[in-house]
Amino acid sequence: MASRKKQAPVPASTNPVSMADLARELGVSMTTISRALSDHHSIGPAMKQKVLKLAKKYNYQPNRLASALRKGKSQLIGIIVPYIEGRFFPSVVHGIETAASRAGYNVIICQSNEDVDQERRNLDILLSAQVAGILVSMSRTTLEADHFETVRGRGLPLVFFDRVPEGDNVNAVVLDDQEGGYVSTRHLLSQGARRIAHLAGPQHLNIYKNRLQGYRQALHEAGMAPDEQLIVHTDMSQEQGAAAMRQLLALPAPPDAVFAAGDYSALGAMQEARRQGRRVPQDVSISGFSNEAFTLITEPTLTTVDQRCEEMGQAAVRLLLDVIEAGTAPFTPRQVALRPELLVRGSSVRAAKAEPAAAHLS
Amino acid sequence: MASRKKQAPVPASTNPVSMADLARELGVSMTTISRALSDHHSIGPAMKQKVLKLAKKYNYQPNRLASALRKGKSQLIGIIVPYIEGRFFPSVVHGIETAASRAGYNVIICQSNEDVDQERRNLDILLSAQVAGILVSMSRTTLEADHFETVRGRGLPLVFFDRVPEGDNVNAVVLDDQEGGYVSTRHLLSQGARRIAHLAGPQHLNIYKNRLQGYRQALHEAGMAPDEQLIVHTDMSQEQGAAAMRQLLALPAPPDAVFAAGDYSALGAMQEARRQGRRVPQDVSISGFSNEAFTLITEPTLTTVDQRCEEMGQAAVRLLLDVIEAGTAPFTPRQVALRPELLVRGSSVRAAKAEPAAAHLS
DNA sequence: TTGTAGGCGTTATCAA
DNA sequence: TTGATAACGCCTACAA
Repeated sequence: MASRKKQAPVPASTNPVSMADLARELGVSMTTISRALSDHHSIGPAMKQKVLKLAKKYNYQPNRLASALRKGKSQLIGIIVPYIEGRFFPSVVHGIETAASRAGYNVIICQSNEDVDQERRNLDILLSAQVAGILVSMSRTTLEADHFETVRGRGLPLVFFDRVPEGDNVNAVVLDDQEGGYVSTRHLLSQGARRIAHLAGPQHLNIYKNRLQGYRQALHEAGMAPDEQLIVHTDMSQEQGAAAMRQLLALPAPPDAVFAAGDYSALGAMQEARRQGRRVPQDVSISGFSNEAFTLITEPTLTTVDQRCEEMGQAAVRLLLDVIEAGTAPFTPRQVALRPELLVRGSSVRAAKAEPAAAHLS
Repeated sequence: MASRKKQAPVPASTNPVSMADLARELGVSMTTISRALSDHHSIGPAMKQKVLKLAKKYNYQPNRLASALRKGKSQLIGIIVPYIEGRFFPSVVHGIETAASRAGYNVIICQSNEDVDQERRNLDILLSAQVAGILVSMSRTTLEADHFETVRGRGLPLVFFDRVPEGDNVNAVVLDDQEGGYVSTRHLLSQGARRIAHLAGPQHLNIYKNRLQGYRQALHEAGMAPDEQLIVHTDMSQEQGAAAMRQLLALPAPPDAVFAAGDYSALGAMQEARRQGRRVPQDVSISGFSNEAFTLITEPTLTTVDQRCEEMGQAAVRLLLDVIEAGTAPFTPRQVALRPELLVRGSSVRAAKAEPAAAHLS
């Protein structure tokens, strides 16, 4: 549409200049060039300057393929995630890319689309690409972790994050979900709640099991017997959150607080509570999990738990680099559990500092 | 914590097996191996089967580094984005990765962090990595596109998306923002609105300029003179959206609809309107832009424009592959404009089919 | 149908 | 301090 500027007549495909070209031009050997460029010790400062100047002049770019082939190791880190969408994985990937590039690595990313076979193929591809290490968050359909053994067999550094296999013989970075459930519940207690319900997630997934566990632990420590009626299992959707709330409010003794294992179910619950004329947080306090973007714009804003996505990515890279640097030296698999951060917002803070309320304990 | 399963005593770093290994074992030449594996025509079916069987047995993985080095082209596509967060870029990357891997390519991803220098370094890295092509969404601080000339100079396929340089001598995929502004405004008109305000974004960014342009076009076609008082410039934040709404409602003749150039400012406007006792959409209709996740959970849900993130990624890959396949043949730069999708929701639909309202035209 | 040999660009080893 | 040379693993004329 706009002005046709001076357009190159033909995209005169310039060949990249190689070390051999520089060597020829300077009348020295390739070895010298290589040494100058890689800042080797046995090289004269004068020679080095000459080489660097010429390299700059011709805008020399090292061929990383050749280098990696020769050295047997690339500067690439492979990532396998179920998908790149929503809030969680993109943020983790963001953290990974940032930490990796700071350390001089680049990142090649694959999606498994929650499919084990795709995950297997991704592994093969990354092995073929001679990556220096692999970061994986397993697909939902990955029941056995045997395909990761071939990676191990190659002696290739491997670190799992978030969706990790059980056991302590793998490197893994996870969020401490139990702690998340624990601090959330303790917070609700501190606000004066005495009948705290829990909207649980699918219990075959560790994260939800652990959040429930933390909830139980907090109640136990507070000397409260858990009321199984107050634990409702959902698929974590907004709809089922609302349904669960309906069910809870219909109880003879309805809860005065709800800890949901996810933000969407928390949202559904909050909307349902208000629909039924309950005030949030005065009549019923609510807290969620994941720090979804929308939790800041609900009215009231939603108390939630931040999952430290970026930190998880960075921690995974750090661990991977440790393994890489260990080289062939024996490395004992390490597990890292990140401490979640409770974000206290409007949906759970009752006006009066609620300590005295402990009097009317159930 | 859990059971210590049978743990490999030493991670016996198995060397990857090469074509030479297979050749030795079978007593044939590497050429034969290569041909068998790459399904070359001049190879006996018996031989081929033998080779494939052995390859499977040893779990042979081709070394893509070596292959790429030899062929001068890798199966990698480089992406440079300002960052991997929020809704937009992750979705585009998702689309890119999906389309690329379907075509047998893998994706190496870099963030410029909105910094030209970082963008330059990223370009160098991707060139070094001998990628087959590059997809870029420019950083905010990229005022001149001269550093992309070196990529062109190398004859390396290059496609811009979303944040693209001006002019028609680059390959580019963008959303048709003007169309988005146009259909949004037409929709509000069709609902009976007669004084439509616009919350504009920073006008030095093309996307916002074009959305405003679409708004003007729709009004013009409807035979309405634009009222400059109804065009408020904001930084697209929720806060400024609310402030703008306050200002608009204080006018002698306040608007009966608002088209915001972004969802956050739309949200701010909607909240402010309700705070002042205006009903949405009856008293004032509202529509936003970007289809942020939260637009589905506001009350009422927010009418908005979807930016076709994934399609953008796929279109960018398709265009890139076209350029790659053209090889050295001359390729005329191509620009693709994706048609946005208006998502009509509660914030803009007035109960009665509003055509008759045209009577009380201002 | 199969084999031989050279080279892609870099780095490591050895000798000068 | 520098240079010659041989790999790294794969591909592809060309020859048999």
